Amino acid sequence: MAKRTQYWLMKSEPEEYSITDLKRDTREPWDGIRNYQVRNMMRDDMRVGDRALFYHSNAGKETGVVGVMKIASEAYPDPTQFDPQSAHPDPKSDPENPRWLCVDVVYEGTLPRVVTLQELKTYKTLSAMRLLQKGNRLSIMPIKQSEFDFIIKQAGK
DNA sequence: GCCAACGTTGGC
DNA sequence: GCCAACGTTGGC
Repeated sequence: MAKRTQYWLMKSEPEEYSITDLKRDTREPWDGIRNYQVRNMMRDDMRVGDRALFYHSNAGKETGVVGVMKIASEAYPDPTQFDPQSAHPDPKSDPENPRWLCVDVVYEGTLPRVVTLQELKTYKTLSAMRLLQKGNRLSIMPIKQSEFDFIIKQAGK
């Protein structure tokens, strides 16, 4: 288990939930995760105080990194898995032993501009990022502090 | 809207 | 344990 601050990139489709929504809500459960790999990372590796880039996926030309947030809770059972009205109910999840977890995130800031996926691809510094690897489908992934810092720095240019 | 790349499910 | 069928993600 890591002790020092870790850095993440977290995807959301802006039509579902955008950085503007998080700015308004300030704090929000990052729910709806239905991927075991991602769940395990939230459970085993994420810690309160970790920082994350907010990434808009499936947003056409606006696809890219748009903001910064902080992890504000340990992983806990995602209530939406038991809600038939939610986008991703899971009837097979046992309330006694919930299958899916979420964490709370807190808004930190919106970048002065979108650092687009197209742009991210042009930086050699970032070429090892999982985000840029072909076939990557994780909606949350760890990134290096240097990558986190680099992207924020580019946003200011 | 298309489709490539993956993940999951379930029959055997 | 294999693998075909199916579902989802997400870039384009």
